Amino acid sequence: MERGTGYLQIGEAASRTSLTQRTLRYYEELGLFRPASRMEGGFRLYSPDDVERIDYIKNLRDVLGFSLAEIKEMLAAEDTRAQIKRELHQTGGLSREERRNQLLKLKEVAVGQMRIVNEKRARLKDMRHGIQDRIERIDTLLAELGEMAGATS
Amino acid sequence: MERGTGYLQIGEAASRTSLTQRTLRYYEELGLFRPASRMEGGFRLYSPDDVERIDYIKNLRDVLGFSLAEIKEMLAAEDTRAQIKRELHQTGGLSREERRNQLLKLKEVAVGQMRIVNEKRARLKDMRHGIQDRIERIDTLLAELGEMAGATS
DNA sequence: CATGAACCTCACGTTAACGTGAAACGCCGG
DNA sequence: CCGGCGTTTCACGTTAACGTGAGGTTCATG
Repeated sequence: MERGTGYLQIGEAASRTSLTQRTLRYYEELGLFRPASRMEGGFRLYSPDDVERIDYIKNLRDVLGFSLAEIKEMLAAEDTRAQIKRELHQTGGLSREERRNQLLKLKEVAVGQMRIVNEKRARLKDMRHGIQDRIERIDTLLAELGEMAGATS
Repeated sequence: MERGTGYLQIGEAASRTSLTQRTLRYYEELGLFRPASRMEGGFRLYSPDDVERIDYIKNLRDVLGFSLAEIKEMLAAEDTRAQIKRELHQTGGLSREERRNQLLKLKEVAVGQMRIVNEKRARLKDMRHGIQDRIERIDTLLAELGEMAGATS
């Protein structure tokens, strides 16, 4: 039984995300997420946040069609944002200029993603129509076939 | 200059579809479309319909994320529908039962595509929100940075 | 403490989807 | 009729994204 912590071993994490264990290890190797924490003996443990991030990666891959390399860049940018947020009110670290530039770059990434999403939605809309038309044409043919019942023997 | 026919050689066809010549030949080799017609000396000629079909293939690949193998199956089913339509009122060929079964199978394919399209649209919608939130959070951080102007030197 | 299931790390294999020449041939303007 | 650019067919190369053992370790349970 699971402990109350909500942490998962790789087997459960894999089946929850519908990925394989190999894929999870591969993504970790590529640096798509910070190496999962480990148990005493070396077994990986995935936090709920880890699982959520993995789902996000899956979406970027399957829905938006990004390569893992592209995803890595985006996530790195995302992590930079979180980093900046944490450090925002501390002195030290980066200068305001540097922070601003990073944030602007980050916004570019997000806006780019939004653009891609919108394009994809538009093309999906077109395809919906095309498919709907095809279904109707098929139904028409089926109806015609039905009306022919008893005709040519 | 192009002849009035609207037929294109592979170079033009490639740039119109934003694919490479190699990719067009590869798709033909895989049987994604009927071998393009040829000029006397063997140069391929693409009709407007060919180009349209190639665009359709691109959409299935890029927007819906199907593999070329899956696309081939779908298109084969599509072609079957057209075939059935042409033969519908002729005697000979397939029996009503066979035609009906093919049409039903075909409809399944189309309905399956529709399902995928809808799923993808839903997930895109979710991502839109996520991205929008991120953009707003970035803007917030940018604003905070702005307000800090002059503070810590 | 034994045992079986789940996990670990290599490391090589596989597949799809093309890329990249090489060598030859076709097309067309001068 | 010739020069150059576009096109042809092999055929091997490449890359991303994993799959698939092998051989060993760890965890939980009786």
